[in-house]
Amino acid sequence: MTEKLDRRKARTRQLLHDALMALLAEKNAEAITVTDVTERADINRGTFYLHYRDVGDMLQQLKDGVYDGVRACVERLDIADAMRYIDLEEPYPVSVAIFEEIARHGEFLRIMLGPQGDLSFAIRLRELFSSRVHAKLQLLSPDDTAIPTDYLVSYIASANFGLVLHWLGTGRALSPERMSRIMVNLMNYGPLVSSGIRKAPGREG
Amino acid sequence: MTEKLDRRKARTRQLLHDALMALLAEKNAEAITVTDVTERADINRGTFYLHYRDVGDMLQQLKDGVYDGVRACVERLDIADAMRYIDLEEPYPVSVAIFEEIARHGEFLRIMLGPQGDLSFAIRLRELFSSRVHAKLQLLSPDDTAIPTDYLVSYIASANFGLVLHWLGTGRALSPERMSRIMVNLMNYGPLVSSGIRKAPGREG
DNA sequence: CAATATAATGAACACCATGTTGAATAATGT
DNA sequence: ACATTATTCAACATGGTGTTCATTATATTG
Repeated sequence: MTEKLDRRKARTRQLLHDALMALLAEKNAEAITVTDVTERADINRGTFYLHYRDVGDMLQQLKDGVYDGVRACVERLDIADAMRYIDLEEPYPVSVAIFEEIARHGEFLRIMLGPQGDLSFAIRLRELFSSRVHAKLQLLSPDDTAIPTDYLVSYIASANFGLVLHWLGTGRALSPERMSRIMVNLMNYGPLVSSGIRKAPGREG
Repeated sequence: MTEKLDRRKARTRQLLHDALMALLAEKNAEAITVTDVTERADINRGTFYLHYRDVGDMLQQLKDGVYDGVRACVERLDIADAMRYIDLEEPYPVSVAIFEEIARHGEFLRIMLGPQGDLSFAIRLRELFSSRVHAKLQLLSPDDTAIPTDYLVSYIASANFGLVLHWLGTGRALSPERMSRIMVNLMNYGPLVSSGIRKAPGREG
């Protein structure tokens, strides 16, 4: 299936990959040159072009790989399912799996979604959440609400994406299970009630 | 105070500014060269360097200007104030003013916060919201909540920033007043209740 | 208006990363 | 051991960079 695995090719790709990752941690992606990568990897500059068109192309392949992994998890999300876990002990398994997948590529995502990162990639991931939220929301949402559905979707997607960004930015200190619970809770009660600033009208204080 | 206003300098700056804005609408900011800008502006390439160090420097000055304008508005935000407008007819004036300020730089912000845009600028703006939310939240929030304050702040800041992004991305079709009401409503009741998917426990359906 | 100061121009320059080529060398799979 | 394929090395033209300097054009000031 993956057809070719010449040791030399694999080695070169790995060296280039490691070099790029190291450089990404140091400087802006747009500022990284082919020369930078090949010098760092101790690979002939011409060899680079036997594998990738340019640095942007190489980075794109990395991004695509990570994106596909996350997408496979996010596609299992279901708001109605998530709501059933609101006051349960155990966290919503699908969102736990998403956080675990994100953690697998934690370092790469931290960089690509940080200040030195790539806005188009961030938007693409955010859109992934959005489209999933949108698909499931349509089935549930009445149309007579004061809030247009597209804004609602943006709100939910951005808010949860924001949780992910903060998680990545703080070294993923909390467990995927904990993150999952926070997410479901905020989704249901809203930020003010969840934080205890405002009491939920029907619950005991 | 602003010391210098030689007509020639102002004219050159304006031409370069217009050229850069036009190019930003066409291609990735990182791909815009000094030659691009000066050719578009019909200005000698050398002249560019009498005003800016490079394209990044020029763009930075534009970003700083817009940022400062938004910051001046955001600094007036107060969550406790906003909560008082939850079920009122009129929108919260401070957030209306923020949307109006954003609209003033709408085209620039739409580009800089879109796929061709600048993630570090987006993060900087998001941080602006965050710091404001954080400052006001500390005064209100009990510490015994299940949700760490920093995640709560990220959630709120990202969610509202997401509303702004969607507003910019859809041609700012809704009025600042309408946006303000949507924002306050979502903040208070959370996405599910605000959308009517879940009933607020204490309110009439 | 005239005198002085300041800006913009055009041309030239060395510099550096690019992307490509072709011949030589090395490592690999079988 | 052999044919295949990957990597290396040197060289090349290209194009944007950042700087300089003499020249020209345009403002500001008295």
